[in-house]
Amino acid sequence: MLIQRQTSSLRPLTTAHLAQTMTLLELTSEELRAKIDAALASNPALELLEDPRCPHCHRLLPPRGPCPTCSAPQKFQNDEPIVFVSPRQDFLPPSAGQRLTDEELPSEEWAAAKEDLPTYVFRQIAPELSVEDRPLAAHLLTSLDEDGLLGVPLIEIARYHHVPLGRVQEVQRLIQHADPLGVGSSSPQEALKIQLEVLAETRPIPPLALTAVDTCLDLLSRRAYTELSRKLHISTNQAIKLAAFIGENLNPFPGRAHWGDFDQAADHIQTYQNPDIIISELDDEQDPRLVVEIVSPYAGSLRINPLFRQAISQAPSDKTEAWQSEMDEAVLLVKCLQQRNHTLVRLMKRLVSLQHAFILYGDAHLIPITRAQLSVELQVHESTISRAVSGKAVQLPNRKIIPLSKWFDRSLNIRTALVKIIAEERYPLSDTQIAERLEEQGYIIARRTVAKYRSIEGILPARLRHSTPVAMRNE
DNA sequence: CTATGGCACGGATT
DNA sequence: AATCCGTGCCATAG
Repeated sequence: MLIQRQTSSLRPLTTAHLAQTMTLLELTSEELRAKIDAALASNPALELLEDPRCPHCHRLLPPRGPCPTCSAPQKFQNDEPIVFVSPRQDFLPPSAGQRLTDEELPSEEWAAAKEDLPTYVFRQIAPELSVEDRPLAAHLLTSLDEDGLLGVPLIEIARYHHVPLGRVQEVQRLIQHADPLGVGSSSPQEALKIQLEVLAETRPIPPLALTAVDTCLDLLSRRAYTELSRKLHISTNQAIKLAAFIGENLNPFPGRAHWGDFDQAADHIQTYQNPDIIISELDDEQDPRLVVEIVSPYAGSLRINPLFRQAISQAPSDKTEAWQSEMDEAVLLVKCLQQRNHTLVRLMKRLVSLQHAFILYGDAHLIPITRAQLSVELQVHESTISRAVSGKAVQLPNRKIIPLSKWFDRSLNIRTALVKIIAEERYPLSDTQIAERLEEQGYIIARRTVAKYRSIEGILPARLRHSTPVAMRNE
């Protein structure tokens, strides 16, 4: 209804309007910024009124974080997440005409840190960095090689900045736990160990994996399985499986692949994605609430230049046609933008309250939902949801950045339940037995599917899962 | 004979 | 219309 009224006001453009709304919807914040920048540059009818104030309550916004006034609990109904379009700039790369307002960061360091990977990591850890540690982080991050490993010794950095080694190590640790897991490590081993550590928190890992990467990395990379098995006192078969697990789940060169995974090289540039949506916890006394920010590429309001609007009536007759079309285009863009924001807000509001548990407590609590279901609830076309979801990245309160599409993973919750069962098993359970256990928990899936999930999670079949903490055979 | 992985089919999803 | 996912059937390994 609202949509119709809007479209009817600009008669001949209805279809164009819809088409553009859709294309805007599937753009990420970054792409949107590029689009708006281009429009601003080429279309004199558009004007950006920069305004560091909250678009809702018009109070001045803090440099980062939600609007303090709008997030005041009483303004929102209970247990609804707070969702709004945020003009936060710190997650977007600087673009023409707009400067990052981050004064704390030494400018040369920032200039050097402009590469994709370093910036990407820096954004993640920035909130946890103290101001004094920022130069350290910048130094570390700019010293990464193309594999995402640290090329220079920590000691050197410590000396350069005249700080104790421990400080540098702390910062390094922070970096290593940022998104390309293990990035900023001094060696492949170190990167692998970090990845294992983190992996171990969520799923069972083969007992010898740690020892293997620690001491036998050369064997692993040479695929010298027999030698490996001898060194670890396990069968060759197990060695092969172990190597497979490591190969599938770990990456000694964190800089290379990202969530886009195996397809490296190709789109190296786009692989590091900034969040389009940021979810944080309003760590507020009695009423913890989720705050959802939809990152907007501009601060202030994009609008029709009033001067242009006036000028159009007195346009020279040969130009009037052209001006009018520019005008229409500008109006269209603005409307579409509002439409996009509106849709996104509605979508996220619903989605966040639905997946509340998932956001806070992890994969196991993901409620399987399809885009189609959501589309009927929100009364929009399925493809609208699809477009809105595709390509977007969300930052969760735990600072992990995940693709929004993960929220629609039909089997994730079952898979984590499965992982848990296996982690807690007293003896290796066969797939059939696992299926039964899952059924007890209310997950009814076929035995065959258990096998599939297992392999997705990189878990060995029962026979090869013999707990081998103590190997008896010796050389 | 049991446990698993491969292939392929149908239905849902995008 | 193209793709993904769960599942059944069958071959194979142990």
